Parts: sequence; structure tokens; C-alpha cells
Amino acid sequence: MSENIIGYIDEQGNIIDTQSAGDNCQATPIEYDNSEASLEIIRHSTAHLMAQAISELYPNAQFFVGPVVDEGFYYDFRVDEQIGENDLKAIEKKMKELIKKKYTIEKYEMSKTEALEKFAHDDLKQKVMERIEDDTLSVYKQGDFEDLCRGPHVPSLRFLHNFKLTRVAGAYLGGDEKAEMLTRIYGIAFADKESLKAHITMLEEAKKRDHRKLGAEMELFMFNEEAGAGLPFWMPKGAKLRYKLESILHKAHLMRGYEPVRGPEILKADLWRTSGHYACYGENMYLTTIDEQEYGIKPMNCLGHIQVFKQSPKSYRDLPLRYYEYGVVHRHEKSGVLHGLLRVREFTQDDAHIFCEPEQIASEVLEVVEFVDAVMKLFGFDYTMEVATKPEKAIGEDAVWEMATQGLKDALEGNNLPYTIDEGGGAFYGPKIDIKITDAIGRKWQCGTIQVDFNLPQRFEVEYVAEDNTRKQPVMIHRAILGSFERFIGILTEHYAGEFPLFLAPVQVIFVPISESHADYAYALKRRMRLEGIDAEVYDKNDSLNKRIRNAEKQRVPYVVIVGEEEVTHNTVAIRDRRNKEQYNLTQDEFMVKLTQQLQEGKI
RNA sequence: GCCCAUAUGGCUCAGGGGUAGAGCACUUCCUUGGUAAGGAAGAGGUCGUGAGUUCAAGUCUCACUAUGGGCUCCA
Repeated sequence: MSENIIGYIDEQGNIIDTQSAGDNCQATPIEYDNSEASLEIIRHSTAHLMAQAISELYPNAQFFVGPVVDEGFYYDFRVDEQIGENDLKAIEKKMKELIKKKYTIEKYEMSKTEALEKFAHDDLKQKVMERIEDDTLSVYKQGDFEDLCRGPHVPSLRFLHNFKLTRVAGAYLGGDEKAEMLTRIYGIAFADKESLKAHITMLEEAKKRDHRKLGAEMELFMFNEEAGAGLPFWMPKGAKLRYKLESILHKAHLMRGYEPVRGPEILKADLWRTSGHYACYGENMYLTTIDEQEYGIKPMNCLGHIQVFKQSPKSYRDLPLRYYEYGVVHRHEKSGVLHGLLRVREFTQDDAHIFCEPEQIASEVLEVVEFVDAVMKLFGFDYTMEVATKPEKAIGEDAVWEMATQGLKDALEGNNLPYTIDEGGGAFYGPKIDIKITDAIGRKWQCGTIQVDFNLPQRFEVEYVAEDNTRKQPVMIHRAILGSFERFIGILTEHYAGEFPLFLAPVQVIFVPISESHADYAYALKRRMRLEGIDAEVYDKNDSLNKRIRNAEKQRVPYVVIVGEEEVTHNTVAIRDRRNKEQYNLTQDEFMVKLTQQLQEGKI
């Protein structure tokens, strides 16, 4: 057996560790490196090593499960002491001590009955075994530490060096909110030191573009303890950015035949009862009483649009009718899930409801998908689509659900658009296509959504007059493309690391006059910019030129423009490119043309 | 909501049972400089909120609020 082989992959793609394979294994060997299979073994063994260290430091610790996940590994366990981030160092240190003992990792098997007996004193192990169907269970042993485990593991602790424990967290036993909460420690491990270092650097880079940090630095948005959690404030620069995004999207909606509407923020609770929100979504709603009448603050915009639709009789000739609204909604999210702009309690959706005939579903859904694609391309986002099916808490008949779900799949399949299925992930009133985009550190966020709804039209008796003069029920398609301005701007900020394209940047140009005598020229330029709808600032504070240039650069604006004697004389500007730091001169007119042309990039 | 952690001037952070400190930012003055920090002076904080322990609490304890890392859920 080669020194560097830590396991094998059989023909089915299963990983077999050296303990299980024996000496004459014919399967493909797994070398000790950063391949997927190798990391799987290394990380799993590192999780066990961590458990061993924890059991030495906290002798009464009991262990649940310690799997490998996308970003490394974790172990769930129960312990009497409180473990905080500061304790991770001590655990790491103990792990390194254990490595020095060069334990081999041995495997032995026993029947489930024997195992149940062996771990009779350990209720967590009993719970683990409840979830296992096999009759034969394996135990891995290193030094005095042994643990029930399926493997695979490295042959010896000597293969483990490059790891880091990253965070400590609480996790419900088995992911069940009603179950006891265990302590979870996350860690990461690699085959070599460089990869570990690179990973840590990547995390630090991601931290630098965290939208919460940039949002504060760039004065885009803020939160306020006195106002309450999850309630964002938009500062002037953030509001400008948001307004630009709203305008781009507003035009895009009009071009696609949408009509703006607007509903009230609060509606009587009876309407929410009719819709089913009261029963299915009530725990997330803010309710209030006015003149002994119960009202609900809207968590969604559909009801308003339905009332507008119903205001006058509609003909099949009116369909499809596309109502859209930047709808402000309030949802009572649990305090622990709030996260910068990505998860808030008040947010504005770019919401639309398309009322159409059942035969129009596929073409309407497809048009929305194309709209989504145009928006995602504009910002350079990768995204995936997911068809979400009927959840446990749902209204409407199964047959209706099936028809709607199939409609969504047909629209995607008919146009060769790839998608995955999220079983049980639908809204309570219908199936949906979720559009998920990936942020700067690889987290996936749901943004856009397309939902087919046969239920609300029925509940509210929404009707149109068909060609044969009978009354029919339209289908409602709920859709959002950004999802919410809050979340989308949060993701955009991280995506661009704060360096927004010209058509979004809250400040598009900063003029830096070389000395006081050139300030007038700079202000004249600023006025000219404003007439063209371009946001510019003049940095003429009593600071050195270098410092003002530095401050301007730190603002992450698309253009920093220096003006001095030469520019004033020739009516030109000296532009610093923010990317390559080169500079070039243009006449005022050329610069204006360049800017207005570049603004066109924001059209969809 | 639950587990763990954190909370000191606008920002980043140091300090620590005897009554608060730095850098940046801010104000004023000098400096008018051609591409990432010129110099000087000044102002600014009941140390998140409320209780408790103590002769004495910003420092210790508890509760609450907010934030961060997770669990669960969602745009």
C-alpha cells in the first residue's frame, strides 16, 4: 500500500477507506490531495479528531453526528459547559497534541443489537442508531476515543494537519425546532497548508465586500436600535442608488406592457381571511385594531391588485392584464434570522400580478423568464431556477396544484431551460419557479419568483367575460424579478464590491480642482452634469490635492476627474480610470457624450 | 424564537472596581499643492438601556434592546 493512499473509489463512486478495503483492493486509489474524495475523507477524520479533543477537554461531552458539508465539516454534541469562540483555540491545540501521538484509526464492526447495548448509556448515540437501517454498524477507534461511524477515515492521524475551527453555533437535534439544542462546531480542512491559507484569504476578501460593511462605509443604508430590528433606513446615497434601480425597472415594465397600480398598506383582516393568509401566514403578519375592526398590514401585494382588477368588469380582450407595484410589505421574521439588507422585516417587492386565461400561462411564464434573464444579464449574475411544489400547509385541490405545477415545468422544458425541483417548497396558494442568485461568497439567495395561482381568483371570485359570453375565472401569476429592492441591493453591493456601474452609482463623478482658483470651473461642470441627470460632487475642501484624490478614490465612484490650469484653459477634463489608474484627457463635450452613452447600458 | 458571542465619541479599536484614551472623521487657522494621507490648534463620550452587588460600577451579576455566527424559515 502506497504511503499516500487514504482510500479507494469503487465502480459505483462510493468511497472505501483503507480500513474497509483490506490489503488487496482493486478499486481506484484515492491519493492524499485536495480532490473531492480525498477532502471528504480528510474532513470527516478531522471532525472525529475534533470530537476526540473535545472529549478530552470536556469529559462528559456526548456526541451526535459529525458530517462533511460544503464548507468543511461540523460536529454536533451535548456538553454541560458553555463553549464560545474563545474556546476553539484550546480545542485546536488539543487536536494538534493528539496528532503528535500518531494514533492509527482502526475500524471494527458489530451488530446493531451489540451496538445498542454498547452505547446503552448514551441517549444521543441511541438517537443516531434510530436513524440507521443497517444491521451491522461500524465503530472507529483512535487511541482511547471511539465513535460509532460509517467512515470513511484516513488510516492514521498523521494525515491531518491543515485545519481550522471556524465557528461555534447552536443546532437543533436532527434539525427539529422543537428538539433540544446541541452545540455545533464548524471547521475546515485541506490536504496542504497553501489551500487552507487560500481559503482563509478568500473568507477575508468576502468580508471586505460584505454589504453591511460597505453600506455603512458608503453611507447607503443604516439600521437604528431605537426604530427596531430589521427596519432599514436609506441614506441619501443609498436612496439615489435605489431610485436609479427603480427607474430602470420601471421603464422595463412599461415596455413589456405592465401597468402600474398601488394598494393600501393595511387592509381589513377579513380580506386576509378570505385569501387564506390569516390562517396560513398569520404568524408572520402584523395585525392591528382600528375602531374595533381588525386590520392586517400587508405581507404581500396580491389582495390590492385583486381589488383593482375587480373594480370593473373585465373582458377576455383585456387579458393578459399585468399589474405591477413596488409594494412595501411587512413580515414578522424571527429575530434571529435578520441579516443586513438580505433579511429584513420591511421591504419593497418589485411585484406584479398577471391575470390571464389558463391557455396563456405558458407564454406569460416564458415572457417573465425572459424578463428575468434580461435583468440578470444586465448585472452579470449567474442564477438557477427551481420549481417548488405543494407544501404541507396549503390551500386548494391536488388536481389544481398538479395542473399549475405542470404548467410551470412545460414553460421551462419547452424552451430548454434547466431547472431543479424543490419538493414541498411552494407558496401555500400555488407552485412556483424560484430564481436563485449566488452572492460574492457563494451563498444562494432567492430573489425572483414566478407563482401560478388558481386559488386566489377562486376565493375572491375574480372573473372575466369570455368570448362565448360566459363568466370565467382568470389565472393569477404572481411574479417578482429582483424579489425585493433591499435584498437585491444588498447582493448587488457585494457582487460589485461597492463599485457600481455608472447607471447605478449614487455618485457618478467626483471633480477634484487642483487649487482654489479652479473650483468655479469644477462647479460649472457639476451643474452641467446635473442638467443631464448625472450625479457629481466637487472635492474642494481645504486638504492637500493628494488627500482629496485619495478620498475621492475611496468613494468607489466610476469617474474621478481632476481639473487644473490646463483643463480650465482648454475646456477639458483629466479622467482617472478607477480600474487601471491610468489617466486621459477629454473635452467637456466628449466626456458628456461618453457618460450619456454609458448610461444607455442600463437599459433593458 | 432557540444556542453562543459582542455592545466604549460619527467610524475602527485600546483600557478596565476609584470616575475615560488613540487613530481616522469633524471645526478653525497656516498651506494653493498636477494624481492615494502637508502642518497646527480645538471641539466631541452620563462606556447600548434598566435594575442589582459594593463605601465606590464604564469595569462584577441579572434582565432587556440591538448587532454578529449558526439552527429553522423566507424575497
